[in-house]
Amino acid sequence: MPEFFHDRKLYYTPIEFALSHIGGTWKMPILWRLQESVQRFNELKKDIPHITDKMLTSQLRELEAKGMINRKVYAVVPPKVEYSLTDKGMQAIPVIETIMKFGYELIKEEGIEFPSKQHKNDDIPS
Amino acid sequence: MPEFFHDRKLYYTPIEFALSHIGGTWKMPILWRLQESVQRFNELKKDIPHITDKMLTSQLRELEAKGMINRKVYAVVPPKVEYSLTDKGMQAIPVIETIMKFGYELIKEEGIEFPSKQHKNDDIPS
DNA sequence: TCCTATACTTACCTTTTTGTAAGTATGAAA
DNA sequence: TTTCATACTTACAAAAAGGTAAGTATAGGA
Repeated sequence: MPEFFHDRKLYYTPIEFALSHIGGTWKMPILWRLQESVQRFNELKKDIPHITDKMLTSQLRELEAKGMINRKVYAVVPPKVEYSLTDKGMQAIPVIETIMKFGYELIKEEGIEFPSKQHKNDDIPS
Repeated sequence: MPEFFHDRKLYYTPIEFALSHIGGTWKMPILWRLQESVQRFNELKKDIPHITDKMLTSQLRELEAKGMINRKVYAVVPPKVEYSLTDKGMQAIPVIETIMKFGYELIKEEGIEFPSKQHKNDDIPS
């Protein structure tokens, strides 16, 4: 596999380069949320459990820097900022879907059970 | 997205779970090498530029622990150990391929050039 | 005057991942 | 007796990633 420099960093493989765009704990969950529609900071925050303000901001900034998302600021108070996928970001969606499906397969094969939130009566399984 | 515990670790998403199997700098390059045939430690080492003994060992161990590869030891001196993909490991191959292709697309779109090793005359492009 | 909402920023710290350099065991061959 | 090959292990260090807790600006409303 080839290696190359980009933005002062050495990448060993195209895989590494791809993961610099969508890797880490939060980038894929964020991009995944944006595929449906434009989202505001707080909407993403509510949608993505456990993410902190700091991580959400930093990951949004990195995604923007890599051209995966757009950031649109409205000059209002309180602030309003909308995030949306760029074409490049949209290219990532099927990749993320593949990884997600693989994750679900693995979970299934491990026999891992996680609480389904399909119904309200979580504590009274049928 | 659901969250769940497995092996004393909390996973927030299936994506995170998938990446625990194939994520990091070295796991995908290793699995990719094994798709063609069984490989020995030193063969992998020669094939994967920049990987150190330590990282190769630790990643092979983790892949084994997750059931992605088999480790076969021959009782000879000097040692001989062969690594091969399990069925689970094979399931990862198309996923890795998708990520790799995405990486190549991104590289192309960025206009990044890397030295092709197709021909010997690297310094005399036709 | 104080509180609220929104989208952040900042300082500090912990954990995880990766890297560096050196050493180990063994039997066969020189 | 020394060297060689193979597949590691170990101690230590550096870098990257992630987390905690607190603070900021602003205008409108109570």
